[in-house]
Amino acid sequence: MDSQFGNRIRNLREKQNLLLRQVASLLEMDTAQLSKIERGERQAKKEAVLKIATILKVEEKELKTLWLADQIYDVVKDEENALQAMIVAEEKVEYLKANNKK
Amino acid sequence: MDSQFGNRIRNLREKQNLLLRQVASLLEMDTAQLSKIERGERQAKKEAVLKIATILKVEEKELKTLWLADQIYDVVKDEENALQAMIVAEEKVEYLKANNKK
DNA sequence: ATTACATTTGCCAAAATATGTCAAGTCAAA
DNA sequence: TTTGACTTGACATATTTTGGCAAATGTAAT
Repeated sequence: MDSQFGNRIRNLREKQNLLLRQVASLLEMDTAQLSKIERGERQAKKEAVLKIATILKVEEKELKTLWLADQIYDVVKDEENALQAMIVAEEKVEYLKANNKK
Repeated sequence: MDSQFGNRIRNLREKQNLLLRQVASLLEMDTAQLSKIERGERQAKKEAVLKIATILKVEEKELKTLWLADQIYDVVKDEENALQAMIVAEEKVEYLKANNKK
């Protein structure tokens, strides 16, 4: 628990003196849900990330990166070989990118 | 599609002249299922990785790493910020590891 | 071409996970 | 002790993943 994405948006929200229910309503989302997302108890859906970036007036790219990092962390946490696996995966991404293969 | 784990175990199996149904039966798994796993159409379950390593007489760690890398790749494929997010996630893993926090 | 066998494919039901929602709970400030 | 913000837990619903089967495809030998 405790996510980078969640921490970041909670921070942004608080700095802007917005209440959970205000942001939640703009997102058409339950207040409890957003609370859980901010605390990393649940993951935001991909589409929500974009909306949140708009509402909190922050670069979409920044939030997307944090959000993705959380997804990755979810997969590797508790794994011995986390770092090695991440490196292997990175190499694959780089390789495919360099060759424009998909 | 096309997974590092799948490619590796198909290779190992073929080198040892084992048939899909032979390995599948040792795994108590449908032949079709294993076929899909080898071709990366489906992901093996975590427990299966260990069994497969034993059956194919290969280091469990090697297979687990490839398998994990596939899971990670699944999460980041099609994402613009894949590499950046992976780096962020890596830093988190390293940080937690260094501090023995969980 | 027919048989025999290995593998692949498509489909569907069952199982597992994730999500949305609500009501009740905690907590802090007034 | 009331109010408002947030959290928690429980549950129903929705979505995704899995297992399994039967049919299709591929391949080699006869």
